[in-house]
Amino acid sequence: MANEKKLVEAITSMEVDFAQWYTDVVKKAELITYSSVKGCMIIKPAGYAIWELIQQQLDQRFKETGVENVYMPMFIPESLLNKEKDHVEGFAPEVAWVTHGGLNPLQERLCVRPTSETLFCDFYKNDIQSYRDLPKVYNQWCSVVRWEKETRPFLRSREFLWQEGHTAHATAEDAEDRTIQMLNVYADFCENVLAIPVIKGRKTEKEKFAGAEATYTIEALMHDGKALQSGTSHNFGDGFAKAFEIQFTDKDNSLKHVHQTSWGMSTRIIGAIIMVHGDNSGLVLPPKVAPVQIMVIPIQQKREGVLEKATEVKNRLSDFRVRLDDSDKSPGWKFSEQEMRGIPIRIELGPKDIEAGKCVMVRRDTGEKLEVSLEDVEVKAKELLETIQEEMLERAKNHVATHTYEATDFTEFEKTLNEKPGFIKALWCEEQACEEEIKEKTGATSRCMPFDQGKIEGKCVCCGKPAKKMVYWGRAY
RNA sequence: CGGGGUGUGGCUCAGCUUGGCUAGAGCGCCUGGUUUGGGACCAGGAGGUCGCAGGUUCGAAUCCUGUCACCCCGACCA
Repeated sequence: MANEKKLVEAITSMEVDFAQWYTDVVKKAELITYSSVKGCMIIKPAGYAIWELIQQQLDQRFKETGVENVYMPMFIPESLLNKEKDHVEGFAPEVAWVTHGGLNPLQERLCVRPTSETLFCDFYKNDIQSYRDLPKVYNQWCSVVRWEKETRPFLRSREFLWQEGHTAHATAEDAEDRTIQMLNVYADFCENVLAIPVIKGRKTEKEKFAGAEATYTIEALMHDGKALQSGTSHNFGDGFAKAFEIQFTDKDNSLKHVHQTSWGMSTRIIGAIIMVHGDNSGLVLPPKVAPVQIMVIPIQQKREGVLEKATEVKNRLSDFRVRLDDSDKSPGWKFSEQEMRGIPIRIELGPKDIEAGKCVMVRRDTGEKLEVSLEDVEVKAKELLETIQEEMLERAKNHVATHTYEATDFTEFEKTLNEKPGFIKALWCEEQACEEEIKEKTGATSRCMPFDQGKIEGKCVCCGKPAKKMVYWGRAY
């Protein structure tokens, strides 16, 4: 019991040490455990089930836009990786290499994919001949490997799960449209499924993807005021097509290069769910991605009729992801456990309730307790899950709104950043030198140039020259 | 890759400064019983070559060297 109390105390220290709170929640909610390979994590059932719900709902949204799923090999020959200059420079420092097949050295070493642009390009090169073959709108669900030095569960691991979409189009306009379309899919998914509001915008030249013409991003704000890049969508123009010679014959009988895009979202988003919604008692899951939405907890379960009634309630809620905790643990233990795991609703049912023909429904997000007639449990549970989903988004939106600041000069910028962690909206001259100076002096990076730029009237927050862009800045994960 | 910290049964840790009996505690686990509205209790039981490799010593969890892993803070990335 002593150590359980200690853990609860550790979690209570959320405000004191957010990083420690995060790792405590991840472990205590049994989302992952560490493996014997540095930086690689074992995703346990409670964690993987969240990912499966993310996959299902994201995949459905993809398919509504015409996406088809494929699977590419996990190995990339070195010569293939090297074909696009910017791309290889961006990824080379962190790729893992396979040098042997069995006991024999390979003639050409193979890299374990850090991302699959080059594989898709090599494939498209032969698969696309005519404008009739376009567009190609493919996606794959897989894991990729990046040999990171510092790692954290979900936020940065050496192997992580994600999806990567790779498309090829006949025109630059089609590619740009697809890039923006997928960014919107991500933003919609984050808000309506994960209850995480995001800022949509474009990355600066400095922050964009290696090999991309333009990178668009959705940026979310964590509880501690740090930003998290939560999904990206890249427009490659015809850069990769030229490097890989992906050409097609157009309607006018001329040979043209395709225009490509790629877009991805990873298990990192689970880190965002934890850091946006979690509280002192642990994880708080939005109902739409909660592997268990309702936990029925019987009180005095050995009393005649209690378990039967609890089972009956559970069965009546079979439209939802519902479980009955009939273990031998005490009710208090079960309550804490349910809270730690972020289960949105718990239903308490004991002899007193049964006698009165009711049960107690408790919201994980607010702790609010409601007495509900047993006849109404299905209707009330449905309503309550919807309410929780909506109000979690509202609270998160409110957090972003109250943690987004503006700064017009450097002193104000620095002061705000240090005193009030969050997004800072500030004007910028579009010179990389200023962006670098800000990063060097404050640790803040440009998160994105939001689509909604408003009127640009004023001076660069760094150098004071006339500004060209409005930028969201912040410290980031 | 720099700075700091930690490695002792499944988990959290004590012991290390000043080397010395059979390496401890709580939790968890197993058996039986009593309990149950915010992390219940009693009785009995199983479980550890002290991260790994060298070295010093009559003797190392403890001292020295190396190495690996994990955590935190910075620089790079999803």
